[in-house]
Amino acid sequence: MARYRPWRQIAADLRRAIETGEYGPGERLPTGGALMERYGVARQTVQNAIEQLRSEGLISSTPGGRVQVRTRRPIQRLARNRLSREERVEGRGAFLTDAAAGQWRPQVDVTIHPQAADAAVAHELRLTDGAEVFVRERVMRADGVPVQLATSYLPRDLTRGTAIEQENTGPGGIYARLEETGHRLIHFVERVRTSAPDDTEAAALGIGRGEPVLRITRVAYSSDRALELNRIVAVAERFELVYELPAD
Amino acid sequence: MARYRPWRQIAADLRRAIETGEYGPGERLPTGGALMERYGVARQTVQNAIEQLRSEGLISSTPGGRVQVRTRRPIQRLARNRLSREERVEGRGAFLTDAAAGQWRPQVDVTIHPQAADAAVAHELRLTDGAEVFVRERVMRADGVPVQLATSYLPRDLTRGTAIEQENTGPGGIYARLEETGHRLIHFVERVRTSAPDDTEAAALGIGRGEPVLRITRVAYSSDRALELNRIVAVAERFELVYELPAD
DNA sequence: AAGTGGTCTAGACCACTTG
DNA sequence: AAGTGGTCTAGACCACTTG
Repeated sequence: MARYRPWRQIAADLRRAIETGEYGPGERLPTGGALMERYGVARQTVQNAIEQLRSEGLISSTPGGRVQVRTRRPIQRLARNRLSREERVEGRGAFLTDAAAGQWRPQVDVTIHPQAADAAVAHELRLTDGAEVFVRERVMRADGVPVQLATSYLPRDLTRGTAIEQENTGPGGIYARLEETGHRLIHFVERVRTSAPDDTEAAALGIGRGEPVLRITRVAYSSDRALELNRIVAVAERFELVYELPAD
Repeated sequence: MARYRPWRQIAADLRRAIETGEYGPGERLPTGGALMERYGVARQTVQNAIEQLRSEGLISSTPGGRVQVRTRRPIQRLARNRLSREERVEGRGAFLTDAAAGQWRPQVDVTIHPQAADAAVAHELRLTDGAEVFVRERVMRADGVPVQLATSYLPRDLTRGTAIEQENTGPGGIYARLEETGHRLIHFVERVRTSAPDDTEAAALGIGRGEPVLRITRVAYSSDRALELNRIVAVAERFELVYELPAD
C-alpha cells in the first residue's frame, strides 16, 4: 500500500472488482468502515476513492444509504430518429420515441407559463429583449427516476391559441402543432456541453456534486425563423447521445 | 456561516465573484490559507468548495501552482462542417477545420502501428476477432495545450500501401485517402458519453480527477462496410459539440 | 436504535512551482 | 527557500435510511 495517495489504489481495486463482476449491478460495495480497516487508512481517504468512482459513473451513493454499483444501462438518445417527421406524424414525442426504443417506462411532468424573454433566450430565438415567450418546463423520468430536465421557449405569437399553451400538447407534441399552423420545421441545431449541476438541478435530478450533467441547447428552425429553444439538462451517466451525420 | 456543509456557501461566494468578474479569466483565487481564515474553516472544507468549482469547469488548479479562473473559451466542434466532403477536398482534416473556425493554433502528434483487433474494435468494424487493423493514435493540442486524444482503427486491407500507414496521411487526411481508393463515405455515426478520465488519460490531457471528459465513438461507413472506428477522449470543459439535424 | 455515507476540525506532510 | 494545492490521520458529529 502506497503511503502517498492510497486512494488511487483503493479506487483501482474497487474498479477492477466491479469490472470483473465481483460486485454486480445493484450490489453494495463494502462499507466505509470495512475499507478503512482493510487498507488501514482514514475515513477521508476512503471517501476520496468513492468520489472518484462516482465521477466515473461506476457507482452511486446516498447519505445514510449505501454505495451501489450502477445498474442502469445508458438511455440511447437517437438524434436522428427522435426528431424525424415520421415519428412526429405517428404522434410520439422525442422522449417517448427513445423510451420505446430502449424499453423503459417514460413519465413527463409539465409546468407551463408565459414570460418575458431574457437576453439569452431572446438572442437564441432572434427576438427583442423582453418579447413574450411561452415556457414549458418538463421533468422527465425513466422508470420513475428523474433523468432529464427540459425547458422549451417559444415566441408567444406562435403558441397563442394552440395546444402548445395547454399542459397536454396532443399527439406529436409541439412540433406537430407548429407544423399544423404552417411553420414547417427545416432543421435543428444542437449544442452539447457538460459540467456539474447547480444546486437546483442537482436536487431536481436527485444527483450529488461531482456527477456531471449534459447541457444540450437545441434550436428548431423553419425556413425563415427560430421556432423553439429547448434547454436540456440530463444526467450524463444515464445518456448516450447518438448522431448520424451524412458525409456530403 | 452555516455550520453544516459550509463548503456550499464558500463555493457559492466564489462562483458569484467569478461570474460578476471580481476574479477575471486567468486571475488567481484567494489562497487556501486565506479562505480558511476568512471563513474560519479547516483546510479540507476549503478543498471541498474548490473541488466543486473545478467540476463545474469554472476554475483549474495545479498542485504547487495556483487556483485560476478558467480563461479559454470552448472549442466549437462543428459536426456538420467538419466532416463535409467539401472540407476534405480542400485538404483540411476535421481538427484543422475547427481550428480555422475558432482561431486557435492546432498541433497534432501521431503514433502509428498495426495490431490485432480486440473484441470491441472487431465488433464496431464488423471484423472477426483478431483481424489486423491499422491504428493511428493522435494527441491534439490547441495553442500548445492538450485537449483531445483520438485513436483511429481501420481494417488493414483498406490501409496497406496507402498514405494512411504513413505518419503524414497527406491533404484531406485518411478520409481523402479512403475515397481515392474507391471507398466512398456515406455517413458517420457518433455516440457521445461523458465520464471521468482514467489515470492514463488524465496524465496525457493534463487534467485532474473530477474533470470530466467527453467520450466520442465515431464510425465511418461506406455503402457496404465500416471503414474506420475513431475513439475520441476530449476535455469536456474545452468543447462544445455542435450538431445540425435535418427535420425530415 | 443502529448503521452508514458525508462532512468537519486540527494538524501534519508531500509534491510541485516560483522566486 | 518559501509558498501553495493536495492528501493524509484520528476523531467527532450530522443527516439520512433501514430495521
